[in-house]
Amino acid sequence: MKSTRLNIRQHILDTAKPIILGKGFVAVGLNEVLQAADVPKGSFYHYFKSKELFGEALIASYFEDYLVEVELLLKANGVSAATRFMQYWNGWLTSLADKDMQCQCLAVKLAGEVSDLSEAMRLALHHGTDRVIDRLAQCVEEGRTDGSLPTSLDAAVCAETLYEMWFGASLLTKLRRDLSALESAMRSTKQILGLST
Amino acid sequence: MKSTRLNIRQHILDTAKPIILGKGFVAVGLNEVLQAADVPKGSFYHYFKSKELFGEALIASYFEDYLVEVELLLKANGVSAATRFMQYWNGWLTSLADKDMQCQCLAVKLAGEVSDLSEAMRLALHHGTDRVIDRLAQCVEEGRTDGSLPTSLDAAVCAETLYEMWFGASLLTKLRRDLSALESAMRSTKQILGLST
DNA sequence: CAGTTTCAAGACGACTGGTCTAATTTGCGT
DNA sequence: ACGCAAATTAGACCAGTCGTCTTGAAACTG
Repeated sequence: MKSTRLNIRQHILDTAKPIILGKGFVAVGLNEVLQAADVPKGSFYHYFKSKELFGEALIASYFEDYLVEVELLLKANGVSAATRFMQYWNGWLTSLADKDMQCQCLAVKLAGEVSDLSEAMRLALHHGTDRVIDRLAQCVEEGRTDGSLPTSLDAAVCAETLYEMWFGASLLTKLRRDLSALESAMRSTKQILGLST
Repeated sequence: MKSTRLNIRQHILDTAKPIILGKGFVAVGLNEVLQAADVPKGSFYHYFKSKELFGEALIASYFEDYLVEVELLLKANGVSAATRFMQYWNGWLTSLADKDMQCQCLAVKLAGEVSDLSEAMRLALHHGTDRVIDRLAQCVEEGRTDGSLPTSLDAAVCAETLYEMWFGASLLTKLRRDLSALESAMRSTKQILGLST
């Protein structure tokens, strides 16, 4: 049945996500994922052509879900764009705080490891991060229009550099196992946006 | 001879650095490193207790060298602190541009992969990045004193967030294989520091 | 020069990796 | 109910992993 096939495929991806988020891509063997998903080893190549393309699908699937979440936080809803924009960063901070500094973002976890290893996975990460940044830039632009953010900002550059900053801060957080890096990022974010602390 | 022992040990580390910078830590086997270094497998465990402690030493050695370079760029030499500070970021940008977007920083490459894998390596990266950020903060403080940077800046937060931003930008650069992420970071850096473009 | 620590050398073990072929199961049309 | 084609699986496969161990050479020490 076609739906079963897709379900199992998605089930493998869903099971793999937290495992790979914890140990990385290379360090995790197919065995571990398939055992956790309760899918026999021989079946793997029925659903994915290779481990690499499996990784690509994992990243694509992750961003599909993530962009829905982002949309939920950023979409116009009567609240000022600046407030919605800050909800995004607040959510980023609290999500790490809640999960014991274990970042839930596959891009943060895998970018360094995978970008030189697999062109397919690199492009999936490239495309996904671009979409997130674009959505953020759109929100900044809305803020310039509704007056909640300074018009002196360049929406694209602002969104991109803030994303870079939080990306880097998340990695430092993994190194430090405390929130200090993210708290600095939060302070600078507000300052760049011209918002009161 | 003691010096030979240290030389070979260092030779292994020096040989391993570009290999691991390219493929990551887990994906590189000891064989590959030792073959490249022309050191027999059996000798390895004379110099390192395990692959993990070898990785720790690699990171420590990297930062030792890197901090010397940083000191060269940032140390007081008659030029304003702001200029020296910008030399650091310019150097970061051109170093990636020259090496075909292949970042030379072990922290950028390994932070995501290694932080959950090995406590020893995590701490080595933690300590190394802290030292870099501290040195940068010192330069910002000098800029506040010599008048080349706004006194409104908090030196520690400024240095930390800029480092985070460039850290993240370097990862995006690996994903994009172009300089756009770093160029955005450069624009925002100047803006944050209140410097003309 | 004797003796002992230091290092070189690589075979080896126990295991895991991703991949593939061959067999089994499933499901559908008739 | 039956046969055939498709979907699914079991398990072998070999290359490669880290780390150990034994043996030999070299070099420092007394």
